This record gives sequence, C-alpha cells and structure tokens, in this order.
Amino acid sequence: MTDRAGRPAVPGEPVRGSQTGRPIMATFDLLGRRWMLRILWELRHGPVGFRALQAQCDQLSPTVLSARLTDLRTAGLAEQDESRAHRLTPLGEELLESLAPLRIWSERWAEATDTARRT
Amino acid sequence: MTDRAGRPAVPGEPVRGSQTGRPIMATFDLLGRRWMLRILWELRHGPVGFRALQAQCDQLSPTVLSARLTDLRTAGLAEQDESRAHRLTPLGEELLESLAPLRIWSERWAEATDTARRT
DNA sequence: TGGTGGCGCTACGCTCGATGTAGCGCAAGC
DNA sequence: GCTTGCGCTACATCGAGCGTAGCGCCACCA
Repeated sequence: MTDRAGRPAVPGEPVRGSQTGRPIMATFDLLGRRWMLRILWELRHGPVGFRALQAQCDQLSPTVLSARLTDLRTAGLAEQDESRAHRLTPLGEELLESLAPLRIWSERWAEATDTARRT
Repeated sequence: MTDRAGRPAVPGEPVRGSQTGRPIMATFDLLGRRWMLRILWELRHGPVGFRALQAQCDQLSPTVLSARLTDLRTAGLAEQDESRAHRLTPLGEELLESLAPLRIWSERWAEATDTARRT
C-alpha cells in the first residue's frame, strides 16, 4: 500500500478536522480530498477499469487514484466487480445523486461569472 | 500572500484537472480543496470574524483559512463587510443550499456504516 | 498617553500528501 | 514464449497544508 496512515473517514468516529464525529464532518473530510469529487463523478456511468478511470480524470497519477479508490472502498461507497472494475455501491450512488444540485449550481455560477466579466 | 500561484478556479477557464473549463469541473476543483466545504458550511450563519471562523473549524491554521477565503472571494462566493467579517455572497448562499442534500445523505451514511459495523 | 488586549492576517520553516515516471505481476492473444 | 495491455505499486520529487510566532491596527482604560 502507498500507506495512508489511517484516516478512514467514516462517520461516528473522530475525523480530521472534527472530534465530534458528526456525519457531515466526516463527509466533508472525505469529499475534501483532492480528486475525490471528480472520481465519484466519473464513476457515475457504472463499472470502469483503473486505467480508463485514470484517463477520464485527466491522467491523474495512479498513486492518488489508487489511494482514493481505497478511501471510497473503506467508506463503503465503491467496490470492485469480478473483473476488478470499479463501481459505486448503492450508498455511493446515493451520494452521487445528492451531488446533483451541484451541477445545476455550477451552471448558474458560470453564468454569473461570465456576466460579471463582461461588465 | 501565501501565494497560490494561479489556479483561480473560476468556470469558463481551464482548471486543475480539466482543460475543458466545464463548470462542474471548476466546482470540483474548488470544493476539493482541503477545508473548503467545512468553511463554506461554517459561514452559513452569516458574517463571522477571522478568528471566530478559525475556532469553528477546529483551529485550522490561519494560513490555510486565509488562502481559502481568498479562493472564495476570487470565485465570487464570499466577501467581507465593513468590519472585515466574512460572509457568503448570494451566489455562495446558493452553493450552500445545493449542498444541503449532503447533510441528509451523511445521516444515511452514518446509519448504514453503523449497522454494518454491528453485524 | 502610554499600556494592554484582542483581532485580522502574514511570515516562515517543516511535514506530509500529491505528482510523475518506471516497472512488476498477471492474463489474453498470437 | 513473446508481445500487448491492464491493474496497481515503488520511489523520488515537489508543492500544498500545518503550526507557531508575531506585526499592524484599533478600542478601551488608566
């Protein structure tokens, strides 16, 4: 393992940035890791192989991809099928769905920024 | 400045992890920075002073807090009032709202993890 | 009016996470 | 048995994040 020295980021336990273990904090911890949101997003179309996933994420280094996938698996949000392809668990799917408003918002953000730049 | 060497993370421009400049990617870039989600979250109750905000975020280092607030300001999501207190812009508020489903999900996640652990 | 204390924030050195490249082990195809 | 491609790890490098110290500013009070 590339060794991630702990940091499971699971609700109910103290996580980086919060002793309380409040679920939302665990979520922030998990999603606040670099590439995490992007990887989650790219997993939306079902099982993907390691290298394909890497390509979809602009060739991020395999080290980080591997680490993040481990994070996701530990958190119970992703898993591997028989052919070692990566996919979301039902729980992971739910997370993805609850991220949907973000896409809507990002469009609005783009518009707003654009208008601001024009003026 | 602690200097963040570019990387404005604004939609419409290439960002780290994506040449396309698709808004959602810019969003992932922005929110994927450490403490970003947490800070956004802690800003939900209106204007907060720097040190108060720092305290709410488990005493994260002022360096990072300052950097993140700059990020937010650059992105047009936060601003400072007359007394230099930090608060979200309307756009920032919208982002916060679209993060709401995350809280719901995190509760479900906590339950699921809990049950899994018990068995 | 000089002292004290609190606040916003920067400087700076160190650590650890992220990056990039190389390559191993394995399975399939020829 | 050699090549090709995949999943993933090793390892060295670099940069982001962290912690501590402290500066400049203002308010309050003696």
